[in-house]
Amino acid sequence: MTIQYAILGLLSWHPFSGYDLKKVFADSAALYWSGNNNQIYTALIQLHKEGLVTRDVQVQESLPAKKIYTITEKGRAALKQWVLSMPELPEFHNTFLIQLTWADLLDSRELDALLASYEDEVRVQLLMQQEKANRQDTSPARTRREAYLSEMISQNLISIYQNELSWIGKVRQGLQHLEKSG
Amino acid sequence: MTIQYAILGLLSWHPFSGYDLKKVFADSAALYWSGNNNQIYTALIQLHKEGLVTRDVQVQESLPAKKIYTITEKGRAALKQWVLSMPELPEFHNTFLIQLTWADLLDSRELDALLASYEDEVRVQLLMQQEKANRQDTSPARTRREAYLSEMISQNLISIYQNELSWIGKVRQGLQHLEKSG
DNA sequence: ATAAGCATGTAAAGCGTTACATGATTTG
DNA sequence: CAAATCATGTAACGCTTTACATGCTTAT
Repeated sequence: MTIQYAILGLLSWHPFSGYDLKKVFADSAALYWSGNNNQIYTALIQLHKEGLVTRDVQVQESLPAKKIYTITEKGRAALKQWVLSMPELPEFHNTFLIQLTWADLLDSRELDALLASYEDEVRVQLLMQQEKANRQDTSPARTRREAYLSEMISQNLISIYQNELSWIGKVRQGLQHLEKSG
Repeated sequence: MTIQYAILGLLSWHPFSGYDLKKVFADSAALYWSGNNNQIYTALIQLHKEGLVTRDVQVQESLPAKKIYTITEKGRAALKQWVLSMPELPEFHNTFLIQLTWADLLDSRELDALLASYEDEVRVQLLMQQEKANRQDTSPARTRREAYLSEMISQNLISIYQNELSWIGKVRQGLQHLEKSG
């Protein structure tokens, strides 16, 4: 449950309510969790129990009380320790590659249609990611280095999608060549 | 639970026991499940219940009975239908990017060490993948097209790791430049 | 002797998503 | 009038991993 550290990180920028955290998760691709109620609210309760955040309840008229969470010094220390910890390996789950493994069951028209629809999906994803990168994101970027890292992080996903598109192009071209010659 | 289709695909090559399927999952990166007992054996029972595979029990002396599963015509039809179905989007889960998001907490030596250890991990992964691609893999490749697809599938993961390495290189270089100029 | 390989299965726990539950206010 | 926004929380379900359970044989 690394999501706790992601939440701790967001709280290191400024205090958040659970509801606002949900929105951050919803439109971030790097923060790959769905950001559903169950995850966010239980994680916040857990962080509070561990003393890594404090909770400030703002009672509102005609709306449920808003609970604002603020990171503690202990929380900042835990965050830094986690950031320093050994990186995990990235996980690439691509069900399409598994489909392709048995795509020899298809005729050439079906196969090319399959590749084309995957290409479309990836292209949409790339455009969304590029658009998001153009809009200023939620991060503060007080230092030049922080701004640079933020830029490189969104570049990472973009380059993965571009790599994927160029791979698809190669595959489709190769298949057409096989068709003609074979 | 797409793992059922992956198993069905493997069985379309030739019959397998659960134990042998486990080994296939264990050394395949594209088949991204761990391939633990629970998944494999319950999936096989489920596939059998649905009539997509038949089971042949080979009693052995002084070893547990080996159960060999063979795909049925119904199973082949289900597999083809799945291969034709709309591709899912790939999922990239990279916890390291989340670490980097708050890496401005680190001094430049700590940050470069973090990047260096991630680079090492990715490089090892790439080498393993390249080595695996050189060894003949478990797939049969009866047609030229099947061989080509198989080649491109292992190329996909390799290109992702290469893309990742070139990204890390760019990040580290950019940070060194910031150090000198800033 | 100890570990690894052969071979199957179940149980428990963790993590994640969807759906349920409530209820006022604002926007289309 | 319906849908979205604000705001929190719980319940149920499903997938995945780890651990438990058994037990013989072969290699180090």
